[in-house]
Amino acid sequence: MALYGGIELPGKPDLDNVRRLDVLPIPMVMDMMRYGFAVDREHLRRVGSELGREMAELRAEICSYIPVEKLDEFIHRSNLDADDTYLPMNVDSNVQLAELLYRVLGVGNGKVLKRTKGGGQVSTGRRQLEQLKAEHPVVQKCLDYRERAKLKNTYCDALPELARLHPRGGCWCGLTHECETWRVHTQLLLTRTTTGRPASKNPNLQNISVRSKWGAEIRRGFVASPGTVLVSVDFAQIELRILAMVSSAVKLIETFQTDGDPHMTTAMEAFGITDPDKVDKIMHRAPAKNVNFAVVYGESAKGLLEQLTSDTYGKAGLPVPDWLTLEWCEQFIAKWFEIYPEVREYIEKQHYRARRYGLVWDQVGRIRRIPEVRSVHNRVVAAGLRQASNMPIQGFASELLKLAMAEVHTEVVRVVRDAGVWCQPLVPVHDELVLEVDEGWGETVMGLVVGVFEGVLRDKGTGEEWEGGGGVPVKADGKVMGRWEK
DNA sequence: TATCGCCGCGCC
DNA sequence: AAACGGCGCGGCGATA
Repeated sequence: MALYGGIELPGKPDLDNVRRLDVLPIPMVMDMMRYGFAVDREHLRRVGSELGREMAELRAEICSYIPVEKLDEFIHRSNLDADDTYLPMNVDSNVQLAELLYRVLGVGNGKVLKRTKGGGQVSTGRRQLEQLKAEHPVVQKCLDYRERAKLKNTYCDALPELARLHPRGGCWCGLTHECETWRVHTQLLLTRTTTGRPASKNPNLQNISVRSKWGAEIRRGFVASPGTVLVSVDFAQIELRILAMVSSAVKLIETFQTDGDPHMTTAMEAFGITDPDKVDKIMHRAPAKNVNFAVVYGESAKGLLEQLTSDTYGKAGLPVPDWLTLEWCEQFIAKWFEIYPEVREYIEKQHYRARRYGLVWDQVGRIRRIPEVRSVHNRVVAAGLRQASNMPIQGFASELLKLAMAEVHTEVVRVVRDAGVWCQPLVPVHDELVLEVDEGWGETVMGLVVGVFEGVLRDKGTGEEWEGGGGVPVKADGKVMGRWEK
């Protein structure tokens, strides 16, 4: 069946479709790189100085936990902090932090401490610290410091250096602007990843913070140019929808066909709840949502346990429920596969392909070689098999965004520009597209882009939905805003 | 001083 | 032994 741009679905693992999909988004991608994303340097400067104040406080507090008699073991390092005040240790050094926590303060005594992958040092990662924060008040300080340091270093200090001034009357990118704005010009890479996703660098605009309070504040530093608004459109639950398509999981398809919430469905099925009002967000929906996402990646019970304790409960500042054990996670995952048994068949099919052919492919025929399956190390084989089941999902999702980008470029951006309206795509974020649009046209363009996204699997000739989709509708959400926020 | 591997972590 | 897929980036510490 012919789809937009001559893409045929499902594609065989030859390269015709793939070549098209590597090429189709190029006009839009060039536009994005050339035009850049406006940043509010004053906003980032203000956030940065606040973060800097909090960091200095946290640094001092952390150092104050060094016992007096141990001070000389640290002080010889002559660590100098940003304010030219001497501190006994460098809190940014994981080596020194591990020494303080585990050797000097004895945090985690008697526990088997996780070690890092490469060098085998005792880990000071967030996952580890979350487990230990009840033992000593310094641990939470370290977590708070880390969050602030990451944001300040990356976005308040480094990123503005990448922003270039675009003065009135023209600039190096060849475009004229009506007023002075600072813009960052990301580089988008279309052939970098093994799954088909575009990658972004210098700066990476695909991992701008948003979740935490401070993270959201950072993202607000990305703004629409004067006289314009930001339009953001994203596919709703696209990877789960694709999982439903490729596995034909009945319960999953049913949920999407009735416009239901898949996390809610999983929760109700797994816990045997019939009344939606009885689904508790923390106790039922959170673990259900976690498994819904993680099963695509091949997550283990141990992984689920860590995810839930560290992120869902730990990072959210919620108490970890006592029923949350490794056994509980094992049973929950088992229950998940009872609800969606077709998914197990899908996973096994990808494993078979990886072992039989040494490669897997997604619905457009993009291939990923999985040489790991020939390894003599079970760990390596297992990692390869996880990649094998994940790639067709992540890959196909990325193809849909690229297809949508191409159509937005020709059917929306060009058309709207021809009508004399400012319309500039800024960045793709895996399942989302951000554009800058004349402020009077935000809602209109948003609607058009949502339409393109939702019709991405529709044959442009006949209007028929792709039969390989198993009746799963593609849905998209749109937003109009003055600053980039969730 | 420049470079590299490691660690940790932001996003989807 | 490891246990979650795909990325890029900043700081540290070792090395050249």
